[in-house]
Amino acid sequence: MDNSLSQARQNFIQGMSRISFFWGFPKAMGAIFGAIYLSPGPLSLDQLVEQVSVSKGAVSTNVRQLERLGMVQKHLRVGDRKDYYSAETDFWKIVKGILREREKQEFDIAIRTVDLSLELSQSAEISEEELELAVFYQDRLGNIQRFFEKIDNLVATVLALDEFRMGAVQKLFGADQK
Amino acid sequence: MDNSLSQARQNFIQGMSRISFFWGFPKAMGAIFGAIYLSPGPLSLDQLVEQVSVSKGAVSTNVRQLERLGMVQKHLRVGDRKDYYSAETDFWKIVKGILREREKQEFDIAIRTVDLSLELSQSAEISEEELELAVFYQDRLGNIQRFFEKIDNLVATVLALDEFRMGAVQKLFGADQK
DNA sequence: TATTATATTTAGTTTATACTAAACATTCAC
DNA sequence: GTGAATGTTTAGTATAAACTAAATATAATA
Repeated sequence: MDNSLSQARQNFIQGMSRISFFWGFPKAMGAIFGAIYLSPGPLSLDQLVEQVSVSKGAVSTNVRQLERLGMVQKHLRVGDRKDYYSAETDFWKIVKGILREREKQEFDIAIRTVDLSLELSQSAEISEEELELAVFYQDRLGNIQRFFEKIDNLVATVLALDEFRMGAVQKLFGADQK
Repeated sequence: MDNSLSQARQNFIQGMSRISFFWGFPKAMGAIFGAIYLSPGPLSLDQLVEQVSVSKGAVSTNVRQLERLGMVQKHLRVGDRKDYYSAETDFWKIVKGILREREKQEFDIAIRTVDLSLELSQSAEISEEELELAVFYQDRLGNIQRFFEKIDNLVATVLALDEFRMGAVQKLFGADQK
């Protein structure tokens, strides 16, 4: 079938592929989420293989990753050995999940790296003639350190926001005007 | 030389490499920015080749990309054919530059894709028995459309913020507490 | 226990991307 | 104009990531 609904679905799946890739995830992962998101009922692994034409192995690993990020939920049915997957529809929740799972960790590494460099540039063993350079390093590294801390704080704040306050923030940004 | 200042620099450059890669840019690009950022004076292309041990061609293209994103500035000196590069130190400005240059464009594509799928699922040619599915699609696609619009609005708002209001937003997020 | 249905893991392949080395282009000095 | 210094482009290479196909594991049922 290639009616307009099917076109709508295919176009959407392609779009999700692209977004997934842009954010550093496998393209197939986005496609799989797209398929699950546009399905009225939970989908089995084999149904996904069919819908996105990707091997079973790839669907298996990608769907697991999606579950880990809180983007899909696995459902087990009694008297049925298949796993079924349905999509999380609350995208703010998804964003939080990804921030928590991936970004936060990477930010922490970044912060620790800058901290270390800053410590090294404050070392007691710095010779007379390098002192000026050391002060310069401290200045620059302090500057980026403050920036990273602000980002980190921002992420932590978003993560801590509940649904209610999330709405308030959106309003503040003018996001609800449309 | 392998004193503590040199270690600080090497560690920082490595860290910037990693961050660059994480955000979907070449590793060398981050390394190059790191080297420029920790240099008291502007660096020439050849100096960069030496500092980050990457070929001239690669430095050339990466440094151009950095300039395009507003992360470094090119300086020309009279009576000197070399180009010299210095780093932008205002990271909020950099974030804005990247949002404008890369993210915004990608968001627009995402929005257009969802719009198209939504239109297709509202097509007049949808048969009786597919109507229920069409309504479902419209619901789901409408949901993600609203989300994307909010994100888009948020990005647009950040881009429009001047330094003064940027400070206010940071304060709001508790970012200035540390 | 054997069989079947399913999911996961593994070994190998494909593909995309960023890199290197070298050719080329440009600009300046003489 | 020729030669030297610099930056850019290109052709080819290396590498990492994600995919496929197939083997393996797991669980359920008869």
